[in-house]
Amino acid sequence: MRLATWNVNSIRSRLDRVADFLDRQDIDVLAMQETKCRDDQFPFERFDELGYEVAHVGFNQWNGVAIASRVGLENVELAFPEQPGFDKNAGESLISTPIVESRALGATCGGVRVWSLYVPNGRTLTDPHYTYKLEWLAALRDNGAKWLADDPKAEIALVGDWNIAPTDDDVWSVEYFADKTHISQPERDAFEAIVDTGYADIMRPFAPGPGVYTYWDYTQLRFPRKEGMRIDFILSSPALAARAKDAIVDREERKGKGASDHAPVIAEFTD
DNA sequence: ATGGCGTTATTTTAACGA
Repeated sequence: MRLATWNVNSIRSRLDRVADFLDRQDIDVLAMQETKCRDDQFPFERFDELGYEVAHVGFNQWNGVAIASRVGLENVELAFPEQPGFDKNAGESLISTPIVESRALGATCGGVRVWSLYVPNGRTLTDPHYTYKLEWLAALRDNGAKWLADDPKAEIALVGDWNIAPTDDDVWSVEYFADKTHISQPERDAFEAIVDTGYADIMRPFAPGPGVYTYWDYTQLRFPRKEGMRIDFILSSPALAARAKDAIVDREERKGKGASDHAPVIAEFTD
C-alpha cells in the first residue's frame, strides 16, 4: 500500500496538482491538510472520477483535513476523542467556550487506521495558540497510547503537518528559529512523547538528514536556496512500521507555478 | 527591518501561515 500525506494549502487551488500526483505516484491513500474549505465546497466529484472515496471535515476557510482512499474508507471520525478546542475569548468571559477545529480526521483504509492531522501552528512562543498546540498534542498522545493499549497489533498511521521540527537536522537554520515556534523544547518533547508511545517516524531511516525537508516558505527564495523544515510526518504503530518498505519526500511537488508550500511525504508498505 | 508570498472571505484590507 502506498500512503501519502500532504498539506495542500487549499484543495480548490491545488486540485489539478493533487490529481496528477495521485496518478504519478500511484497513491492508494492520501491524507490532506489545510483544505481551506467547508464540506460543501470540497471537490468530491473529481476524486470520485479518479476512483477515490473521500472523507473531509472543514468548517470555514481555515484548517480542513481529508482522506482520499481507493482501498476502502470506513469508520470515519471527524475529530479524535476529547480533541481540545481553542477559546478565542479566553479571559474575557467567566464561561469557557472552546471551539473544536477541523484538524483531525480518522478513517480505516485497507486495514490501516489513518489519522490526517493538522497540528496547531502555535504562532509565537507567548501566544495562547502555543499553549493550545501543546494541549492538543498531549491529548493526541493520550489517544494514541489508548489505541495501542487496546490493540498492540493495531496498524495505525498518524500522519500530517505536525508543525514541529523534531531535531536540529530538520531546520535549515537553528539560529533563525531560535526565538520562534516549531523547534522549542516543549514542542519537541510533545512530539517525542508520541514517538515514545510507539509511533515511529518511518521516513527517517530511508531519508537520513540533515537537509531533508517537507516545507519551504513561499518568500525569500527558500525553496531554491534549500532552506526548509521537516515538519510533515508519517508516524506508524509498531505493526505498521514493520511493513515499511520505503519512504520519500516528493520534492517535485514543490516546484513550478501553483505549488503548495509543503511537499508530500510518501510511504510504501508491504502487502 | 516584520518584509518577502500565497490563500481565503461577510474582500478593496485583514487574518493566517511557519
